[in-house]
Amino acid sequence: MISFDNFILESDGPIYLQIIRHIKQGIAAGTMADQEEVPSRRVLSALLGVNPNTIQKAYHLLEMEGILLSRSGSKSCICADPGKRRQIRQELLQNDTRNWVAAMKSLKLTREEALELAQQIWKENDCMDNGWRTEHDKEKGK
Amino acid sequence: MISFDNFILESDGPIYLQIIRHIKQGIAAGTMADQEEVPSRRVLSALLGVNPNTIQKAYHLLEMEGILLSRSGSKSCICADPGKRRQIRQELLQNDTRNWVAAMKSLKLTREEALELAQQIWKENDCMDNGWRTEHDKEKGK
Amino acid sequence: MISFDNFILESDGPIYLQIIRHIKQGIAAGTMADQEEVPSRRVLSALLGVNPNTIQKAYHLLEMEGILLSRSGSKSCICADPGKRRQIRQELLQNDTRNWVAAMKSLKLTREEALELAQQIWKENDCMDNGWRTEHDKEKGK
Amino acid sequence: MISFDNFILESDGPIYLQIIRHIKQGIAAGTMADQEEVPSRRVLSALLGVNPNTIQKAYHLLEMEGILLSRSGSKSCICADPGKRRQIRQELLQNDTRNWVAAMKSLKLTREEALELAQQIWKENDCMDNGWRTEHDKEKGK
DNA sequence: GTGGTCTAGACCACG
DNA sequence: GTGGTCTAGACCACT
Repeated sequence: MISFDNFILESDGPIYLQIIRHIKQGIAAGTMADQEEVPSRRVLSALLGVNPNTIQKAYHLLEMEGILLSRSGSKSCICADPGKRRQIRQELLQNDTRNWVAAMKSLKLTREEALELAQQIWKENDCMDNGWRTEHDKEKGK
Repeated sequence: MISFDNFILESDGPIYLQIIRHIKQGIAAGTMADQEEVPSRRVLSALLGVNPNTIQKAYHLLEMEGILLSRSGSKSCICADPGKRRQIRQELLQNDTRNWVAAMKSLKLTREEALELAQQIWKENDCMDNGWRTEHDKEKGK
Repeated sequence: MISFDNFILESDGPIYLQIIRHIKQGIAAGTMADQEEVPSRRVLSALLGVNPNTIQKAYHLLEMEGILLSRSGSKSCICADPGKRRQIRQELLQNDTRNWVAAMKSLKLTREEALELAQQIWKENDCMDNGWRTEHDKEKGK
Repeated sequence: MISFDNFILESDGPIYLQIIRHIKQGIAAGTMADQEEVPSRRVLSALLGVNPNTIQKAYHLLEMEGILLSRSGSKSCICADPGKRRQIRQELLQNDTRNWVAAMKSLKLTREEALELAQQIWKENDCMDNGWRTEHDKEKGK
């Protein structure tokens, strides 16, 4: 089953778009396999603390894009062959990076400064991950 | 006077937030000097083709943050001492880069792959700028 | 046994109401006799291609109205004495005709125009029936 | 302005379909002129005691059918040239009458019986209208 | 239990 | 004030 463990609701955009984004990221990252089941509307809505209808909207749009397959009464499942998977991945990579580059340029950073900053943040992020994992392990070890 | 030339309305977020973002970017980039006047509500609304109320909302929020100073009867102006300017810049840089790093990591890219991709997009973006500028110059040259 | 041959699922209303309507029409038209057995839940669900629960719901409501009698272990059967039969018939006739008259009046038709239109449609419908029956007979004749 | 005075919410179908039906009837009957304004979402929702969103849905579907024209910030208005008006009228007349004829036939009425019944109900309905009008006139006369 | 739809209320951008 | 969208809760048909 697909994991929504490290999914946290942000406050800036519509919730259903955040859900779509998370699923697309999962597909692009290989975390979500083809033909894999997704949580039902009710389960996911309870998990995220939002309305079932919001999940419904996200799933419906994914179905429109041909990424999800829903049959009434049965569980819905991911529907992403390797080709579509690659396409989604490229789309996400390009968009995010383009936006970041545009932002950095509008702040008048040189390419070197921007890459330097990115490296620094990347390391911080690594530490945070390790920190969390360590914390988490300690807790589990109890 | 502050420039809104290369400001283009995106479709994804609220317009007043896009305007706030643009002004903050201008301050952080040094394009907008301290005590510099901003366009009046009416002028800017005409320039961007949006409703005066939307501009009003953006300016009001900037005022709340202490970034804009409105004196009744007079023009509003930027109110950003070097300290605040640096703070805004850091805030924008950190946020954007953190988001990008998080996105790249969630797509399972290594640091090297991500930086490589960023460089590539950066170059593409350079070309586009040059292309556009050239086109633009030609047109102005007419 | 009661016939569901010329019963076709419409898309506009709840299915269980369509089933109730069909049975009431059968009773009112004299097609379904008193004490006649109705198809079991399983058989009818298979026949109509709908869920047994939906049939169950329709039968249950008919039971509430005293039109159907279910004895556990035995088959359910119609329970409509001549009085009830007349009542159902009147109810259906009145409702449908009242609705039609109201619709025609709201479209500003005179009584003559409405009756004329009704005659015309009636004839068309006759032709269709004959056409279908002929087709059907041919097919059965094979 | 279009009138919703004699519009009463029925309980059987979706509300938004009832609203669509009422507006189409108005157009077909000539009660609602071309380019005439319809009540705003808020006004009509308050009038009918339903949610603005329900009205929104009805209006949106009418817009999809090309019957309504909505401009943001401005009032919406009917958009029905004589051709479309006739088409809507035919559609309503045919559908309603076909349904009624089918219902009468399924109840085993002959054409003569059905038309006789229709005439009778029509007269009752006339009386009711007159009765109501009389009541109403009395009240206004006070 | 599943997916799908209808209604409800709040918010946003706009004239 | 206008129209448009997002989220919320309840109901229906179905496995």
